[in-house]
Amino acid sequence: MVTLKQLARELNVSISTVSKALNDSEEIGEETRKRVKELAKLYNYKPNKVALSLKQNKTKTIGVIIPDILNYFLSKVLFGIEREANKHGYNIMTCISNESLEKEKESLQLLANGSVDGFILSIAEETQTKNEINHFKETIKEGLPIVMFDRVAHDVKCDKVIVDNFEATYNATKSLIAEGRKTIVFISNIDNISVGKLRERGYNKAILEEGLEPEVLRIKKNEDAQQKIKRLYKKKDKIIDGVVAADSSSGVIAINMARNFKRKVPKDISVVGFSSKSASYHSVPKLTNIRQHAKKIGAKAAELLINRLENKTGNLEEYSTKIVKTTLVKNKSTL
Amino acid sequence: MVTLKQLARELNVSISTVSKALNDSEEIGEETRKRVKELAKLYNYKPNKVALSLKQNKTKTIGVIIPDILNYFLSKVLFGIEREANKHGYNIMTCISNESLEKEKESLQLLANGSVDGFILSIAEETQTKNEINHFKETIKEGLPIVMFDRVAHDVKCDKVIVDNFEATYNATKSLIAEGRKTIVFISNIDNISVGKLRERGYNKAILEEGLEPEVLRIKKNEDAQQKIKRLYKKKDKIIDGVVAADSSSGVIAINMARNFKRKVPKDISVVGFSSKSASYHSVPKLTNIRQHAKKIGAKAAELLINRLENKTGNLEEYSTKIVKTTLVKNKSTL
DNA sequence: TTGAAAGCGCTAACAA
DNA sequence: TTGTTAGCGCTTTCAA
Repeated sequence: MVTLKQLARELNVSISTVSKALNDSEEIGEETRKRVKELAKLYNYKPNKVALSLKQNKTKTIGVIIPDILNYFLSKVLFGIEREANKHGYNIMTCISNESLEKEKESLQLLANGSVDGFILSIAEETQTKNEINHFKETIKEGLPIVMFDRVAHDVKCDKVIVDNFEATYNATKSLIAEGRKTIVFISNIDNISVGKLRERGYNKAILEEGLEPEVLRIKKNEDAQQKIKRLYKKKDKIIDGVVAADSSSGVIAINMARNFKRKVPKDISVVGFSSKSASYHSVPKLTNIRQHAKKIGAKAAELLINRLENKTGNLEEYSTKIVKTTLVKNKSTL
Repeated sequence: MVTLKQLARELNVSISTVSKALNDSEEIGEETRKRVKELAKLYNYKPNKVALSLKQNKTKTIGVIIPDILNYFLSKVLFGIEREANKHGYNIMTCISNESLEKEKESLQLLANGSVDGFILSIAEETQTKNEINHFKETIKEGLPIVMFDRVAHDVKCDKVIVDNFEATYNATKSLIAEGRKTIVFISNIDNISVGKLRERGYNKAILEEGLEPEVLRIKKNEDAQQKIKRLYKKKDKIIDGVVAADSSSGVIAINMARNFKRKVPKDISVVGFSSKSASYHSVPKLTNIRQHAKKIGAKAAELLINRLENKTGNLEEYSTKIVKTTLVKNKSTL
């Protein structure tokens, strides 16, 4: 990389002249400015980002800590963050906590050494089960703002972007009931994280309000989802006519598996799940899905953080929680 | 963040003493070393990464440019990169080119300002169709090494990690033929990128070798995959008994849609596709899939780059191309 | 054993 | 209009 020094030497002027010329300072004469710019272009000069960061004490970089990059929703949020950040001249450093508290702590520590100006993160599963929040508080105390999304810790003072999980499943369940469904099962492979719990509660409330009986099928990490859902359908004591899935794959599998039992979707059974557009194509008929607007969540999180970093927030002691509402997209897996 | 200067002042020693003490220099006396370290710990001192980068002229950061973060395979490669990079003390800055040449160029330019020590990337679709490679060459000329994976440009001199796409579909098609299948269709929604073309060629070779007739169904970005596959099955002139899918969703849809035509999988029709384990669960029966070992690809790419950055490569003028072999995982969508 | 000083690349206050 | 200088936080050479 060519530096100001090299340009200065070649032009027989001082370093600061070159710097000012390139920054279009009024101080520098027309002629010199032109000469400098030409040489800079010729050598494809780019100001050294590291030197700028050191000088200005900010990196224009956001640390993003994500629990699972293979989760479609989380990836899409990451996409939203990246786009919004770029728009404002920020880059992102991504760490994957892999649902581990230890890795989450490490990542936070590692990047809190001047590498980034702030963090956007969603909390790891282990962190949520152990209910650890000190590492977040420490980071904030060190002067690095955090924005949490989706899986948030309510006891940490920071900006947050969340989804209306409770309302989403409450409404979805209600809509199945409105179709005349009586035996509606809730299927979840995320019952150990905050988001999953909220979704279950929304379902429960809707079911109990109608005097129906709740039934929850929990699928663990290493279990075969197809087998578990198959067994659910096999039970003779009651015939399931509705499924609310807390995650994207359970809904898809529930539809595709129903046909093995000669149960027509949506004639005999309705299915609704949280999923992206593309995952909804994996079932025939396509899954009626609750869309979370992941990209928007990411963009909002980035916006909140950048506003704070650039002091565009009103009161710095005031933290906001933005709720991004889900949308129920009807496909052919419901009536 | 607390700095060496602050520690030095508080301890009434010089900055360099503090620096040396913290770096366990032999020069510094036992006593002083202990005092320094204690205070550093108390204040949770962390060396400023930006200052170190400037001083040492390396950032320990890798720029990763990925065409599409919502692609499961690419996300998984990213995961592999991140893990391997972390293991060696590197962080990653992620840019998403979104399949756009312009964005790819921008990202490369943007990070080639001292932000990163080198790049790992997979080429954007637009870049491949327009066959642009100058921006890569420029970057390399500026002293920033590149490692390409999956979608690579053969005319750029750099390390590469690729998949045996041709052999994978060739073998998969052969295995369907060995099952006795005669009317095997190749379905692809990625026929415009290098990888997709290679896969199609592998299929073609196997089909032609057996004197069968190739048939290719191409699905464009905005087309409804379910509709197109439905129409394929509807054609009366020939009854399809085998599907080789170039991507992960086409295979899943092909299985789930077959049942609409009362065609049993795998009795009447066999399906094989490129997919991850989790996507293979989206069809009943599960999709027999060609696994690409994405995480390994990412790890290998990171390893190649880091070796080069740290001069652990033998000859710096010598570039290697590593082929990561696919594995055919048999599930119940084939005999 | 400790400290002073230079320098990484840049900006900006101040001097000329 | 241009140049000198200091300083961002750190390491390292050289001097004390």
